[in-house]
Amino acid sequence: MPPHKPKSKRVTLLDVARKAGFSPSTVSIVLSEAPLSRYVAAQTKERIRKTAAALGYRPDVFARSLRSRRSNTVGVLVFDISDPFCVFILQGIEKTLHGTPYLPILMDAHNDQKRFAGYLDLLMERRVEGLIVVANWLFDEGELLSTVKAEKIPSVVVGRDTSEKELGSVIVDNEAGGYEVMKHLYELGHRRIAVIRGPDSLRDSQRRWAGMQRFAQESGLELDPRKVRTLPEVLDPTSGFQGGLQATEDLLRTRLKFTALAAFDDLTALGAMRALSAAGRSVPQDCSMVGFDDVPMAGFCTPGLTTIRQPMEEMGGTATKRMLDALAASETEVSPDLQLLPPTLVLRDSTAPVRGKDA
Amino acid sequence: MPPHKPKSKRVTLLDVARKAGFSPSTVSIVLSEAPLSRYVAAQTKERIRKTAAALGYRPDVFARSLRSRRSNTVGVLVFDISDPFCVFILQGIEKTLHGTPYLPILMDAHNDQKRFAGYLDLLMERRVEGLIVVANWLFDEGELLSTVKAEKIPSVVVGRDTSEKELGSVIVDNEAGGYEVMKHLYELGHRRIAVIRGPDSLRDSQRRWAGMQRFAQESGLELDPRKVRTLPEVLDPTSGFQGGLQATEDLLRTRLKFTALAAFDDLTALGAMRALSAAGRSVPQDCSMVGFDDVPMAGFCTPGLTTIRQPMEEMGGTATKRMLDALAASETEVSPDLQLLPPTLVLRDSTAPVRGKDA
DNA sequence: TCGTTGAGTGAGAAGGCTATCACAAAGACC
DNA sequence: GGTCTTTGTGATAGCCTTCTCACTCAACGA
Repeated sequence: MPPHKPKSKRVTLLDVARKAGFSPSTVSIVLSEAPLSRYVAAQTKERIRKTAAALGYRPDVFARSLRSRRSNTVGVLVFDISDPFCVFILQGIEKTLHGTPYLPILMDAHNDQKRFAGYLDLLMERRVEGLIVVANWLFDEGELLSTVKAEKIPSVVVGRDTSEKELGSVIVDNEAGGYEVMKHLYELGHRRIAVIRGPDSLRDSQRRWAGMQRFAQESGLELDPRKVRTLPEVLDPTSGFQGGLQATEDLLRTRLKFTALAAFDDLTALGAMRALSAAGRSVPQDCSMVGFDDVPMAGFCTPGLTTIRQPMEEMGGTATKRMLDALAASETEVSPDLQLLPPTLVLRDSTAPVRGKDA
Repeated sequence: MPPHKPKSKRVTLLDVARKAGFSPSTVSIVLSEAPLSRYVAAQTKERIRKTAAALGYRPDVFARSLRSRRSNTVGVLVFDISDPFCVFILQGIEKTLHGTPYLPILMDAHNDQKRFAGYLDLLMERRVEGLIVVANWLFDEGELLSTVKAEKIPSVVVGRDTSEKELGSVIVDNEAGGYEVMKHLYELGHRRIAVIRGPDSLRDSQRRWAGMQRFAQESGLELDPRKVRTLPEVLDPTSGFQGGLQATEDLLRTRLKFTALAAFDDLTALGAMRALSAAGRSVPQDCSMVGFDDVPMAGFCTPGLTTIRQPMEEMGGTATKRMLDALAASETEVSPDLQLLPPTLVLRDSTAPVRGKDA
């Protein structure tokens, strides 16, 4: 090391100002591209930027935030990051935020109300300017979303219908998805279709079922209530699989015939497939299977699971855009509308035309 | 609203000081529990804390960070968050950080070197005090980790052996894992075992293979080189599945007999299972299958996949602890040791005793 | 009596940035 | 020639904390 002072202090804006021969004000205006920089001569800007680069100047985010009262961060509060469903939503958020001045601060509530509340608090303490909540169905949010609403910052929820709480939200069109499931199975010739619904209390579950019923009505298909099961209201992460497994075992025990099974979601479908396999029935030869969500697993299991794809990345992106818009308009909240995104049917190998005497 | 001034300014430390009748210095000392607070009279502390609570005082993180030169944040830089492998590591990190004054700032590089570099820069700009890199095998990190090393903050890598780069890292004991795979299959009576190795350039792959060979040598098992395949060096997220699928098709084409297959990781195993199924061979009746990692999918596919579990949450936790220790000792780096955590064999339904004439 | 020590508190100065206002010069307009 | 607007730059005042030093008072030993 040369006999420099070993202090190695950071370069400050003042250093740049001195070196470039302008005042700190001008330098600040130029480097932060404030509105006033319109008036700054082009060559001044040039010179300032060059010396800044030469000195390796990096603004101090804390000083900046302290003075400007803006954190340039948004909070992302996830119910449970281990839900594969969440990950793509996060990617959508991240991609949309990339390029904006906002940095996401991600917190995972681990399906725990207390933790959720604590992290919400923490994010507010860090002065996030906006908030995105990524919900999944396993989580009983209780009054938590009301506390979100109470914070006076633009907030939006992805993955759960929260219109009744006056919070903006973005979800898939579950009703359309349910309709598609039935339509697909019907078109393959299936008429004896079993259904495993989601927990009753869940809006998603109600809408999907409504879509299925609508198709049934329109097409004259009859959905035998004895072949409809409902997942219990448990809230542990693997409950979908377990629930699907047990519901299917239950269905098999009734000895009622069904040539296709529509599951609440992919995990439920995987549980159902396990049960069918244990009973010696193969998919899709003996029973077609449709899931919902299109989590990565759906593509990697054998047979590949035909399912209804939620446009997760797009959902995350859309929610983020709505929040950014509110932020840009310096509004204090996102409009409390429910936004529905269309699902798509993804064909894989778990569904096939009905055969045998049912054909 | 009562006719208050509508300014609704934040409560500052000064407000608390005035209300409590002490100087800002004293209030600061008490509320931030600085070393000097030892000397402050108990009842003074009490009084200050009470008025702070009464006023609803919350310290301004930016002012605090500006003055104290500490951000109370650590960066978490993930190669690809959609890798299911990462998620539990993240949970381990999060759990370990919870309760400390450090907030994680998570960034996802999307398997993109440029993005990685950009985010690293961003994190440094945000003045994170420590850094945890969560690696996966799909990512060619190039010189990136050297740039991490160049930042003078405690950094640690999870999921990749980086001891040669003089960076601390925490990984699973791949050699032991490979050994376990062979041992398990051997004990089930398998003697004709096919192997799908990971990409050659990958350390993990070399170690696992070394473990397998060691067991083979110790037990006298012969590993036929014609039944060993190597995944190509491709770097796209689903390459494991595709690679497993193709390697297995290739193996089947040779018509060489094998009663068990050891896959590089779970995704590879799932691809292999797809290929076996397409060829009319069922798992585990016709061929046992072992994966590596124990990603959630391994438990939900049918048959459930027997695999070697990486203690992912523990890996994240251990790495975080090492970083926290360095931080606590105000060191500028984590000791560049490679730390190996033991894997465990998870028994599911994809392996079974060998049968038929091979028994 | 004079330092000396320790407990307890306060004054004042940063820390690096930006917002606001003020100022200066130059052209435009009446 | 005076006023107004536009363009371009600088001075100053904080933003809210924490840190350093200094001060007071009491007790204590020499």
